[in-house]
Amino acid sequence: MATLGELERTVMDLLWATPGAMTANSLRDALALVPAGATVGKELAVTTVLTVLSRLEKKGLVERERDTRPHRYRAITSREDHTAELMHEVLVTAPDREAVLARFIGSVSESEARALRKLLGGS
Amino acid sequence: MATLGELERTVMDLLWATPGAMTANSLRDALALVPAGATVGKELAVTTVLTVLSRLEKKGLVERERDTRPHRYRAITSREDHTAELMHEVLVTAPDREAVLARFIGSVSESEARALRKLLGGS
DNA sequence: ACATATTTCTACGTGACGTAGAAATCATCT
DNA sequence: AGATGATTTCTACGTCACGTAGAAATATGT
Repeated sequence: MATLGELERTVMDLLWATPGAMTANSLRDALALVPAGATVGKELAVTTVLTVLSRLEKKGLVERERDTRPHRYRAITSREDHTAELMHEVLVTAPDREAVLARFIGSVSESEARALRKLLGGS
Repeated sequence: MATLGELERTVMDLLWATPGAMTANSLRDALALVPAGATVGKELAVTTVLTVLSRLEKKGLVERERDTRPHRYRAITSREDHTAELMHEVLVTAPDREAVLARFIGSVSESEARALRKLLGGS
């Protein structure tokens, strides 16, 4: 299971929130502006960002364009796909998946339950 | 998020699979018999098991009876509850939960989808 | 009170992650 | 082509979680 650290997570959040790709430098700048509550917010060295990006690449979450010179990085999957994938990974760790789903359903909001009904369609 | 290590996870699996409570010694014995594929399978020191149990207690996954002498340990929540809780924790990390659920639905098996429809009922 | 069982304290090795300097590589300008 | 600055890779260190367990403290039985 690809568990992310604090900074790795913040970087992914920025990449997911960005339509195109980003360079390490633009990421460094964006990281410095991360709103309160985060441990980041300070000026990191670019090499730090690059190290994290390499690790995210190794984890299969990020890809980079190696041909352009300041390499440009982008998230491989959307945040939604990634989250759904993680949820599924968690689900299959239990032998009785249906029992898990039963509990899970009880934890979602009414509007989400409504959305689920729609998604599951009739029949 | 309560992320578990290899041994912690194995201990929880044993506790979840056991109706009553277990002592550190019975757990040590059970751990020695864990089937192939696991890194365990060997004879651990009881203190090792006790350390892990303490950590699991601190994480809120396990409780112990301190009055009986060989303390007896039991899982606080069922495996299903725990798993569902984790799934929910993952879900709420994304801003657009409904989009995540849409992807998630696409990843479950047909029988699970059927079960979900039933659980969500009409209305 | 003494021997034994049980629990708590303390500690070390390993690996992940945040962090970044040093070294290597690449792009450019004269 | 050589110097200069930007970019990337290599190497490294501190910290923390976890697996692991001995030493020390505590409780139990006779």
